[in-house]
Amino acid sequence: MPEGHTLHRLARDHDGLFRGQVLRVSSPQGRFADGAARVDGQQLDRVSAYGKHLFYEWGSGDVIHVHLGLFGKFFAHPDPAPAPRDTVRMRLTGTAHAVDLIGATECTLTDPAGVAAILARLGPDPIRRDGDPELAWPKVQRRASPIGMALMDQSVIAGVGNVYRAESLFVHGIHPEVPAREISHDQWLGLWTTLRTWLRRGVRDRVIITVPRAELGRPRGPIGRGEALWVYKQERCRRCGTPIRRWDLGGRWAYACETCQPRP
DNA sequence: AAGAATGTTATGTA
DNA sequence: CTACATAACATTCT
Repeated sequence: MPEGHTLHRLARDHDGLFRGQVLRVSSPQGRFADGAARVDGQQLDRVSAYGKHLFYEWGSGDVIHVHLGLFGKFFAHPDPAPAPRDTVRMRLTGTAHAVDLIGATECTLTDPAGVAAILARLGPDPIRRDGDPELAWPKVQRRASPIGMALMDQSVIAGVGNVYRAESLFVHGIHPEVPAREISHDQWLGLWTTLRTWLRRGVRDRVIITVPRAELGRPRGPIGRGEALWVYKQERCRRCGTPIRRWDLGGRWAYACETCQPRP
């Protein structure tokens, strides 16, 4: 489910809801991260996101590292929260709200050194102010493998997932199989700028929208998940009508309009 | 009820 | 060291 904007959204929500509160952190059946009892009753100092990683920083100096993987989710409960279902990995209980974490691939106790180690293997994150496309550029330039793989490689650029990959390559007219090293510097900066804009907008909207409302013919009203995309999970290209090709690229589905994005 | 889904990592082979 | 394939793992929804 999550791409980078979702994690930044969650960090903002949870930081706002729980910052400075003394929390009860628990889970049924002892399924919670090893050593998590250490943060039970601690104050939550800060919640931050980098790429698709979430960090819950506690007054004790402990950090809980969360990665949602493909289908991790948080459920918010107003007070009084129901009993957690048995797949809940973590429940944050504040004064008036609780949130339950489900399905995460990673939910572990670490510390600032552990956080640094994780950040060290991530590329720049376009959402962040300090994100720098030039840090990623040498890696892109060196790769013979497809640009569609480089965009999903979190050590090249952090926060991009399958939807943003498909959509950003489409709007720049780049076929996903173009070797990364054949991307021009201008194209790279263009992709970066597009991704930065979309990811930041996604934090606000809580949904990925890549097709402008004018193009959609929907000047107002809410836009649902997957309703405003150019090629991802689409039958036909929204621009030219060509059937969208879908194929496996690095273990994930790639989507492209091979008229708008000519094959290399 | 099988299979898909807005991921990542470890491991094996070339 | 790079490239690529495969498997493992997390859970819910249709």
